[in-house]
Amino acid sequence: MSLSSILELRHLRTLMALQETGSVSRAAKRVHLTQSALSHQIKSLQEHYGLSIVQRRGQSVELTDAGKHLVTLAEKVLEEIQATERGLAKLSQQTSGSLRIVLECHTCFDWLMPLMDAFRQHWPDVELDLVSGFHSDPVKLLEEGGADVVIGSEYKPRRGIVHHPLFRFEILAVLAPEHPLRAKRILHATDFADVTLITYPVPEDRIDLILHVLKPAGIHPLRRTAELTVAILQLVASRRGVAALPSWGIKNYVDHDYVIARRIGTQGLWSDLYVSTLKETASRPYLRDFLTTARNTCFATLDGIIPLG
Amino acid sequence: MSLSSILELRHLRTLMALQETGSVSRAAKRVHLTQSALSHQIKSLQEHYGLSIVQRRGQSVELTDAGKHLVTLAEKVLEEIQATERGLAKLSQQTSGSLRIVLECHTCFDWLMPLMDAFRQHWPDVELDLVSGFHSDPVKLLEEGGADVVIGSEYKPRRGIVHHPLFRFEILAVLAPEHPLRAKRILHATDFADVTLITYPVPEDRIDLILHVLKPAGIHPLRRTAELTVAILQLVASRRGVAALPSWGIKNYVDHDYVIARRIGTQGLWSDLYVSTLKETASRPYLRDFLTTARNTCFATLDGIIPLG
DNA sequence: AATATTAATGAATCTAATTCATATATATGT
DNA sequence: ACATATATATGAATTAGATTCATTAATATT
Repeated sequence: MSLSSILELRHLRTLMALQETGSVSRAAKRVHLTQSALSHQIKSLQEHYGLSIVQRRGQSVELTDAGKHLVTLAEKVLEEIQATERGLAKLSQQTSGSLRIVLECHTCFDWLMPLMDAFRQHWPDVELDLVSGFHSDPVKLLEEGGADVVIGSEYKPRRGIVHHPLFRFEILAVLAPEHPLRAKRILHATDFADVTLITYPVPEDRIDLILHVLKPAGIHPLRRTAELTVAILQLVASRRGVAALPSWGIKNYVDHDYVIARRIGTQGLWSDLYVSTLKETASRPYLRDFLTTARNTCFATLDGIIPLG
Repeated sequence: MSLSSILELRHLRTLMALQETGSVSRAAKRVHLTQSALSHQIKSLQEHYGLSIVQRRGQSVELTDAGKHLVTLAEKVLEEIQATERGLAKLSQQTSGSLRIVLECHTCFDWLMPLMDAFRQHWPDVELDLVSGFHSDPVKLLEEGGADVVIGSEYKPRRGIVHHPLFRFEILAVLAPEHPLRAKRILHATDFADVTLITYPVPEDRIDLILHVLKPAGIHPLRRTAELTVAILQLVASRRGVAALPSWGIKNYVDHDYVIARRIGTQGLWSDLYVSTLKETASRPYLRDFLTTARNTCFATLDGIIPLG
């Protein structure tokens, strides 16, 4: 236990990630460090305060009372810092501009709406909009000046474009509780041969299940579309077909036994989400704030998502 | 301007020191770093936010609006951290004990009283006391178990004792505004030959002016004592003699032209203040808290004091 | 003008945070 | 129960980046 405090913001960021992920390795990804680095950080904090901060609970790890105190501190402090940094952005006059968002992933409306509300409060002078309609090459819209931000899963390096990684998530098959396939723990391409696939109204090459699982296996199920996630789930529940949706998008419905979810393929079907912008847009303070807030709310709200390098 | 925040607590501590001292070099001493280190810190912050944080004002330096924002943040955040660390100390049960203070420096009552009030609030279970009376060897009291803390200016290394440096301050001669010596900018030993010296009621070897200036010059002025700083200043103002007191102890009276102050010797007469404890006491959380709070309040409240290595 | 004090800056150094490599502990599957 | 996979812990090696050193530039003092 040394005399002057060794605590730094890095520790607070780590502690928050630890609470959100419940695991040292996942937290490490979240803050872009190795598991070892976090273990060392935790150890040094524990030695400094003469208290244990985490408690091993079998496979994973849990915060002690002391750890919770520090997390409470972290939440307060990091929030205050963000607010101050917004204030600094105001001072540097880089406080206005436009943020027109193209959303490739329909389910993302779930978390984007509250985020946009919060953002509007913090940056009243930024023109915030959702660009509606379907776009075959949304990133092109950035170059053409038709949009400022694309939230999508395509990650092609392009000159002048920056892809900010958001998170990785699993896409699960969604079935009615009484569906014949309920018996299987894991579904494979062949299981989809005789079902109707319920999707958002987008082309086939935008649907990961079709693109990466069914098409390679030569399987082409019937398709039926719906605009909203709830609508899709209603169709699934009333046995009109099966769907493939992000695990976090269906969690509530699964928890209430409205539908059931199954893994697709032994490894599962995963998808990555990026926020793409023009290089010049990336340096604007409000874009930086949008990104960190997006990451924070996603990791705090959505279950089962994984940080992305 | 990089994407993720580089801000760390070290920057906030620096910014606070900068505001309190109004100079990079003094702030550097305050946080135990070099002037160069702080210059680099400031530079990197400025580059990160694309804003200037300090503004050179001739010899010294002044915070910009942006800097003030960050200082406001710093005050809040560092206070919250201290509070959390007190909470952690509670958890580790190291929250009770005794803190009996021996005060070698009479003027220190000025800042010690409010400090003790604050401390009592934070550590209700610590028995807080002032050990009264004169003690020829106060540090011995620590070893004998008669006290826990000595606030004094003696710095003899002793086995089992830790001297925590507090600050360095200047001792000024205090005169009535009409005193004949007012004409001199700087007073020397000989100037004290024909005056009455007004001091606290302590032995000669506890009075820096006598010990380091007058005695070596073979000058032994008349002496008259008073218990309280105000009483001494009253005697000085009513021309019963001159006194030698810490610059911060007389600031208010000088500012209101109640008395005038003069430097003693070309270099000035300086004294160092230490908080001495037993080694084992030093590791107690409440002692650490007492120390940092003492430093903070002193540097925030008292003018003209200098950090000590 | 000369001297002293303070801040800024590039290069060198050095501290300490991170990674690497590995061991240990816990869980999962057959 | 044993092998396998997954997590965390830890000592040593590495590395990033913070600090110092040495110097220059700027401002103030005599």
